[in-house]
Order: sequence, then structure tokens, then C-alpha cells
Amino acid sequence: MSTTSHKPPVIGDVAREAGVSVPTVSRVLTGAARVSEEKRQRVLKAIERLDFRPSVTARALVARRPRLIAVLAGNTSRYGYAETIRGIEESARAAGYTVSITVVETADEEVVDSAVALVLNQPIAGIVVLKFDRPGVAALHRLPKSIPTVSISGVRETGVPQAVLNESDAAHELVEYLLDLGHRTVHHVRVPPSRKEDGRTTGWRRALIARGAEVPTPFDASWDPESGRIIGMELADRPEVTAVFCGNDEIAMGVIRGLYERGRSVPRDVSVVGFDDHPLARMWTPPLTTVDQDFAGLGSRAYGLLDGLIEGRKVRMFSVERPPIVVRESASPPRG
Amino acid sequence: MSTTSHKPPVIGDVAREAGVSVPTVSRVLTGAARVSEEKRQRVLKAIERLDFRPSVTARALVARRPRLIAVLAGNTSRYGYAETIRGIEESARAAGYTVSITVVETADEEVVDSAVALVLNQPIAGIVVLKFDRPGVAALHRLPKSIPTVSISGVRETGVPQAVLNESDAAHELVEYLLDLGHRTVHHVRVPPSRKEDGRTTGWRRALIARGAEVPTPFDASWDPESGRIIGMELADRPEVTAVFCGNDEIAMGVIRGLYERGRSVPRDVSVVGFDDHPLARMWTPPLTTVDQDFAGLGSRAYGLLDGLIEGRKVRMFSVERPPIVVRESASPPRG
DNA sequence: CTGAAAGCGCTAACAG
DNA sequence: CTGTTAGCGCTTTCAG
Repeated sequence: MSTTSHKPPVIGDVAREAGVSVPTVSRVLTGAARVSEEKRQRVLKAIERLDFRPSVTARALVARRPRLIAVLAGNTSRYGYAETIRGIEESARAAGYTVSITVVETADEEVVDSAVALVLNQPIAGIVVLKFDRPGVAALHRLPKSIPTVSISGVRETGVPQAVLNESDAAHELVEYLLDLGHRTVHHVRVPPSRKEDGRTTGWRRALIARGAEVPTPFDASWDPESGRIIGMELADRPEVTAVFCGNDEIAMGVIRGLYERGRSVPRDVSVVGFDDHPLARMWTPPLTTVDQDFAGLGSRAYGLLDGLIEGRKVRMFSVERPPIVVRESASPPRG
Repeated sequence: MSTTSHKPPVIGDVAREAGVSVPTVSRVLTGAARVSEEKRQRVLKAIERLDFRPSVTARALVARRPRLIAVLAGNTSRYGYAETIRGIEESARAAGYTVSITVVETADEEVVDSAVALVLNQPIAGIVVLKFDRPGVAALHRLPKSIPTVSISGVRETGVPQAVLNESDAAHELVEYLLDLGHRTVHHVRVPPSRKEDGRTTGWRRALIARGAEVPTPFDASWDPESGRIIGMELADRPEVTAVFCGNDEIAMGVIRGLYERGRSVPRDVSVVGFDDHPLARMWTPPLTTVDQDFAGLGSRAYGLLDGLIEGRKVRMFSVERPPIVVRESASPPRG
């Protein structure tokens, strides 16, 4: 006398349907022990007939460790973020983990706390926090120490294990390249920093100081290319500006556009370089000189560290990589 | 005599530490019933001291419905995908859901099945599948019917409830615009279609036929702008090509670059239009004429449908929006 | 208000 | 091989 309920079937329903005990069903489900072929078939049939799917929650409660990795980020769709997440997901998936994403919109306490609460409300094996911006940094600070956590950043910092792209060295090299071209100094348009100063800005500053060049006040852009365009228009009115180092390629494209709208040509009138090697950087006119950041690889390395933590292996605190600069056509010697 | 174990504390530990029963701890945790202020404080202290966090898995098993929404997509980092995911996550988070992402790399059966298995291996409340490509379509077909599912697409199709951006109408309008400018026909470079033909291509074809224009064979690009560049170079050698409608802005930018590298100018020599209104479309030289696709809104609408399904409300099968075209400077009347 | 008792759905340990 | 017996960690009756 089966009650036609509309709730999903449970293992007991299958057992009854197949005329076996619950553990026997479990055995065919997990393959943990041998079951006679006959009962096995009956069970399989019953499972099919009932469209039964074991409750992952119940399974998790009994034995299995969580197979979910949470990513906390200030953003998901901008190039660097999206690629980093892609790298994490790809590696995690290969290892049988699912990745969840929760964005931390601002660094406000409430916002951060509610995002963190959301994350902790899932059965997670570990957390990756993208520390590219203020919200990311804030989130990291609110996470309980008891959960395996790694961070991703553009600069080495103590705390949890960290995957980093050494941005300051790359920026340093890029600025030196500009200086070597003959520019007296290099102006800088930065993206929203994660703390006082990001690696890109630090590298720029150091290179300038090392060469005894003047260090101009940086311009502040948002993540929107449009903000770069506005700054580009301002820059167009300042003849002393001959070289500009932008915080990322999208901003560089905006800056170039702004310059162009004000009648200045790149690189003839002013050289502009970016950072990241966005897929469109090479399509731009002129093709952008920039730094090739392997974000997907970065995400992948972060997963590697996290996996070590989860498995209880001894993991090193840093996985650092030095991104190479890629010279194209948006920078040249200054005029005259 | 407390055993100093290194396993995370459970509710029983807290109860012992506070000198109360387990249900009492549970009551202060959930606020489900009144607890004397004194015991309440003792419990809170014990929780703090032990750094206890209730097992979400156990909680889920007892009562709570899953608070995880899975997104299945062929890709996560390309503009349209990333923005759509952002829209889903934003709405889901506002409603207290976390979003997981799993990529379906190809439409191969094994690949699709393992991605689907990964998703079903989490306690999920519902699924949204991005049906922008073959892998997405394939994944949708392998999903059990018993789980609330919605899809996102550029064209109306029967099946599960669906959020759609009416791409064919927009493409139709864009092609008409080009024809009105005086072009005899419009060539088409398409991105990888999700089925025989995508809405963008259908709209293009229909517009051409409606006007009695010749329908040239479309060119096939990948998602990589570089593939657009290659095609652009080919196009440069064909003087009969005066207008090109590209499957998305990134491809359009590649096409323009290829044309440019072969000495042709846009829009003077050939008009090129894109699709999506990528943030860089407006920065491009020339600024791209395109279709303004509200991907984030699309994701948000998809979440709305899914939420209805999860809550058991009656939900309509379609949430359709018609994206507007945005005229900028990459298209003009043909020369001569 | 509060403790004892009874599960949630599944797997593991233990006898046969 | 297979059924019975115990839980996993938490919430929810159900008596007091």
C-alpha cells in the first residue's frame, strides 16, 4: 500500500520497492560491498522506477567531506577577476570540487559580514579570497581561522597562504622600459587599490625613484574604462605628459580614447601602456604594450595551495610568479 | 575532563561547556523558543570560547532547504557569460542564496555528464543553465526533471522556463539599419552557435530576405577576438564586402583590426557592427554600433523565474526582453 | 522555560 | 552476502 506522496523518494522507499534492506541499497549505491547480482538488479530497477537520487546532505553528514570551495570576490565580471575565477573553477572541477561565488560589493562592515555569513552557510571545504580590492581584503579579515583559506593577490603579504602575481616587479620593468625609451618621467593612472598602495603603483614609484625621475601624483580611475577616457582627456591638455602607465588595459584603452578625442595620437604624441594583457589589447589600435598576467594560472595555483590545506599537507605560504612584459606598439620614444 | 580533540566542536560540546542540554543550545542558536537570559548568556559564552559554528550539513538534513543555486555554463569569463552570471549571483545573494558555477567544457557526453554529476553532488535548490552554446544545450538535456531548472537563451524555445534576450529581432533591426544606410547586402561573422542557427544569425537572414538582398555565406569565428582578426584580413580582399554584422563586439573588434591591418578603414571602406555593447565598444576606434544587451538583467530575470519554481509558485515560461540597438560610428553609408 | 526522546536520510560496524 | 543496530549533528516534538 504505497502512499502516493509528492516528496522525493528516500532510500527506504527504494529498499521497500526492491524488497531488500536499506543498507543493501546503500551498498549498491556506493559499491562499498558486494551484493548478489539479483538483488543488485532489483535495486537498480527500483532506483530507476522511483527516479531516486540519494540526498547529498545526508551523505555529507555521515561521512563525506564537503566538496564545495567558496570564492569571495569584490567583483566577478571584470577581466582579471573572471579569468582568475575560471582558473580556480577549472582546477577545482578537475579535482571533483564545485566552486561557489559570492561577491562582496563594498568594504562596509554589514556588507562584508552578510557575504561572509552567506559563505559560511554552505558546507564548504575551503575558501579562496580575491584580495584585489578593498572588499576582498575586508572579507579576509572576517573569516574564521578554522576554515582552510587562501588568498590571491598582486603582492606578498603575511597571513594565509597566498598565490601571487608579482605585480610590482613587472610594473617596475615596464616603467624602466618607458624610461629607456627616453621619457623623462612616467605618469600613472591607477585602478582602485586594495590598500594604501597596490603593487603596480609601488613598482612604478620605485622605478621612477631608482632612476631619479620625478614622481607625479597618480590619477585615480575606477574599474570602468569610461573613467580612463575622462582622465585621458585631462592628460591631453598637459604637454609635459609623454608617457602614461595605466593600472590595467581597459583603463589604458579608455585613456587612449580620451587622448584621441582631444586630438592626441598614441604613441606619437604620448605613449600609453597597460597591464594584464587583456584579449583585446592586441586588437587595439595601436596594439597595447602591457604585462602578460596569467590570471587563470594564478587561480589554479591558489586552488593548489588550498587543496594542500584541505588535505592537511604542509603548504608553503606563497606561490609567486613573475609576469612578463609584452612589448607592442603603444609606446615609443618621446617626440622631438 | 574535557578531551582536547582537534576536531571542530559540536553542539554537544557547547551544551556540556555551558551546563545545559543540547536542545537549549539549539534554541539560542535558532531563536526558535525563549531561553532564560542566564542560560542564554552561558551558552553564548561557551559558543564563543569554543569557536563553535553549527554544522550546516546537519542543519540542512533536519529542516532547511538548500540555499545553493547552481549555474551550468560553457564558459564563465567571456563578457556576456560573466555579466549574466553576475546578474544571477547578485539577485540570488539578495535572496540569501549562494551561487555555484560549473563549466561544461564541451558537448561531449562524458564531459557533460561529469559536470552534471558534479552539480548534482551538491545540495542544490535549483539550476540555471546558460544555453548560449552547445555545451549548455547538452547539459540541459542531461538534467533530471525533478530539480527546479531554468535556462537562459537568445531565443525562445520550449522546455524549461526561460529568460531570453530577443536577439533575432535586434539583429533584424541592426541589419535593416545597415541596409537603410545604402548597403546592398550585409556579410555576417558568427560566433559558435548553440544549435543549427542562433537568433543573431536568424535575424540577419530574415532581414536580408525581407529586403530581397542576397544572403552571403556566414563566416565562422570562435570566441577569441583573434579569430575575428583573421576573418577581417580575409574580408579586406573582397571589395564587394561593404558591411559586416558580427556575432559579438569582441569579434567585431578583431574584424576591424584585421581590416585595418590590411589597409582598410572602418567605416570609410567597410562598415562593421557588433552585438552586446561590451564596455570597450564605446572606447573603440571607431566607437562600435551595436546592440545593448542587458546580460546582468537577463541573469536577474532568470533568477526570478527560478525562485518562482523553487517556491512552487506558478511561473510563466518566458521572460523576454528586446534589446535596443545603439548607433555609434562604426557604420556609415557605403563609399561612392 | 527546559530536558528527554525521536528523528532527518544515509553509511558503517557488527553479527549472522 | 545481508539484515540489524548505531550513529553523523542538529532541530523538533513532547512532557514536565
